Amino acid sequence: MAVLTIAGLARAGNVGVETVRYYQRRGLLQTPDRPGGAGHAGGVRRYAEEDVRRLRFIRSGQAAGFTLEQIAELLALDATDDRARARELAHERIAALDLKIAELEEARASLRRLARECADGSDGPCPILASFEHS
Amino acid sequence: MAVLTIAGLARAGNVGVETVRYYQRRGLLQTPDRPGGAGHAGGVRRYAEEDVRRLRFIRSGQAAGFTLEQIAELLALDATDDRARARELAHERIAALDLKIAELEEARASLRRLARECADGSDGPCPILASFEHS
DNA sequence: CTTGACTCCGTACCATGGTACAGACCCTAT
DNA sequence: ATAGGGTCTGTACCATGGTACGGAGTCAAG
Repeated sequence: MAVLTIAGLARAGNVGVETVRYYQRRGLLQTPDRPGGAGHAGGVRRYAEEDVRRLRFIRSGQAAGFTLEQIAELLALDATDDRARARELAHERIAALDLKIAELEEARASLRRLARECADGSDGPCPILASFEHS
Repeated sequence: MAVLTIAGLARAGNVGVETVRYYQRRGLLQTPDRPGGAGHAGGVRRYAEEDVRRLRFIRSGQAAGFTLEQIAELLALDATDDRARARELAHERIAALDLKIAELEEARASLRRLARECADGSDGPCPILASFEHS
């Protein structure tokens, strides 16, 4: 079950150690107790698969355009089983993604036009400013 | 030829006045001279179509994922006619857009899966955490 | 039983892209 | 000529998502 130190967790999630700590501060990841009996100064915290899953979920959520705050809500929701709210967040984000994807595809088309019209051998101006002028 | 005040320019570009000033500070937009003869304290700056075009270009560039710094370079390039560099920037950005679009489409698929599996009447857990677990 | 790597904790700093004043000034309509 | 809006300048502040440190503690290998 792979018991990791913070560096191992960070590696598994493909982030830096400081980023893991940041997510802990933000409440997105738990901060496990330090081991060692009472009164003892305590050793090093250990992390398990569950933490790796949560960390990867955070990264996926970011890729989907959720803010860390929204991701925190999703993680909380995962425990409470509020299906309506979960679907609401999902649908909102899907709509936003549809918009964003369309926007990026438009931008890509503009850039392709720019690259073509600005080819090395072509004459006339290289229409950088003009290349986006239809959107 | 539509001579605008800064508020008119901002409106035409669908941004706030403070944003226009910010772009001026960053060197993305020029700051025209204040009118009025020498020695005179000067009136209000005026903006023309050209400025509207530049402002709109900045917004399009941002939509395409360029940073303001890169947009500044593109605007500078527009004057220097360095076609090779312009194409290089365009191709870089197209590649980045391809990646980003694919990523967003994947995220959208995950969210659709989440929304479906988390439908109101369905039984079993609402797999928020699991919904991204394949990417 | 020391050395070197890693952890812990707090706090400070960073980049990006704005946004918000305050206190002058200016311009136009009444 | 005066009131109201918009402008100008400088400087300060903001949100987001990290990144960097210093100084102390801990741990495993040689």
